[in-house]
Amino acid sequence: MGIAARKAKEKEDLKKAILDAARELFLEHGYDRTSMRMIAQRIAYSPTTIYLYFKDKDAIFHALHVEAFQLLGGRMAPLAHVADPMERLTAMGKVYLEFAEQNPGLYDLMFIMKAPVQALEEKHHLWEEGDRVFSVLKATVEEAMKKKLLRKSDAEITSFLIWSTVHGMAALLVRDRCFKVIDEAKHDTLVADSLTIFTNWLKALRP
Amino acid sequence: MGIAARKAKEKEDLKKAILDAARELFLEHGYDRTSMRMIAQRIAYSPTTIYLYFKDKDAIFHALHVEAFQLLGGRMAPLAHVADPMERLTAMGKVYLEFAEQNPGLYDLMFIMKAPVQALEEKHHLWEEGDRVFSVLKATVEEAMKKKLLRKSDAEITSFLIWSTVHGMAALLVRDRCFKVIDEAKHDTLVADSLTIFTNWLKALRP
DNA sequence: TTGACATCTTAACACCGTTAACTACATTTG
DNA sequence: CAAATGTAGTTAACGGTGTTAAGATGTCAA
Repeated sequence: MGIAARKAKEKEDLKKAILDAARELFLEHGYDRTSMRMIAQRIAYSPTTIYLYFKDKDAIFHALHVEAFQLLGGRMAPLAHVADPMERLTAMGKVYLEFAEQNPGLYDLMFIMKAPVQALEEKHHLWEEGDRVFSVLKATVEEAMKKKLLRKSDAEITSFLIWSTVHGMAALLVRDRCFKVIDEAKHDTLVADSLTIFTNWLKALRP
Repeated sequence: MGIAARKAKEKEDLKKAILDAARELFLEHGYDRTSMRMIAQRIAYSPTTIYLYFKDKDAIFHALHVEAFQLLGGRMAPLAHVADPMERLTAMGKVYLEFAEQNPGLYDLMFIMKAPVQALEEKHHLWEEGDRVFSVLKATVEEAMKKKLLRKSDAEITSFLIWSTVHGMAALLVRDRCFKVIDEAKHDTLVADSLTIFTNWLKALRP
């Protein structure tokens, strides 16, 4: 079974090479300016070969989107050890926003662009990657409410509200809407300072 | 001067017709699937004629983006008469989110898409439309803080935080990220309920 | 040895945004 | 009045795009 295994590995390698090329081009030039032909040229294959490994362009970006979620997941994982749910929540916010600031392209792919979620639109109208992250948030919020560290309300809606707040910052940043209206002297610390105010609010609301 | 005036009006009319066609096509099919050729066909002119009225495709969408800001501005204007700055703030949030829910395409154009802000990228790195809306928010926040109706902090950063929160909700909605992780029974009232929780928080934080 | 299969390529289709060159027509100027 | 200028719109083309159909090439099993 050695030969078959080697062939399977070669297939897997090429698939990975396609994703590597696509990722590099995307992070440098963005989605629109990354063409199938450019990806093909970078891996020295014909453009149509890519279609033997991915259904279409959106499928490639969905794969990158899954990859990006694994990266974020890896940064979130250590926070599971933070005992206090309220501290864990603020730490999650910090990690989330640092990820967005350090990887604006990937953040775009995960939470803003339509292409990656349109790829699975037809299959199941389920967004597994996002669901997993949101579940962790929701569990933390529930725990914090149960321990009376956070103002009680519907946990799911409250989680959505918290997610919206950090996503809002990240999205305004990534899509270039905030440095155009905010005093330049504050740019460097804007996101961190906003998050600090927000977490202070949450703590001050302790019932 | 009658003839010149008529000609000027005709030019203005054609410009408007281009924008009308572009708006309709955009709201139905989105930015990518709205081509210059489609716009041209709808107004029964040659595609290249459009370039006599707009520099390029992005310029058209920047014009639509300005238009959209005027629409939102029109809905915000009546709120200037609300005396209590805290009430005004919550009313602004409500109007903002209702606008986003009722006009997801326009909201996208205003606060998410890159094309319209890239259009003026070169000119001045100034975003007049966004700046105006943000200034109103900031003034309200300042007033609320001054009257001790809102927890004191840096007004600009706090304004950014509040904007981020409502923008986050709108963006997750418009880019189809929230109904995929939220219980279906809550879809209808999710945004309104989140906003209610948020405004309750703000009020509870009164110093 | 032959047929089947997997893998990859070439050629093509139907689009895209955008520019250059050209045609009418109106207006102003000599 | 004729010629020059300017205006408004066109056709044709360039160099790209995602994607598909058909063909080539080599590897394996019968």
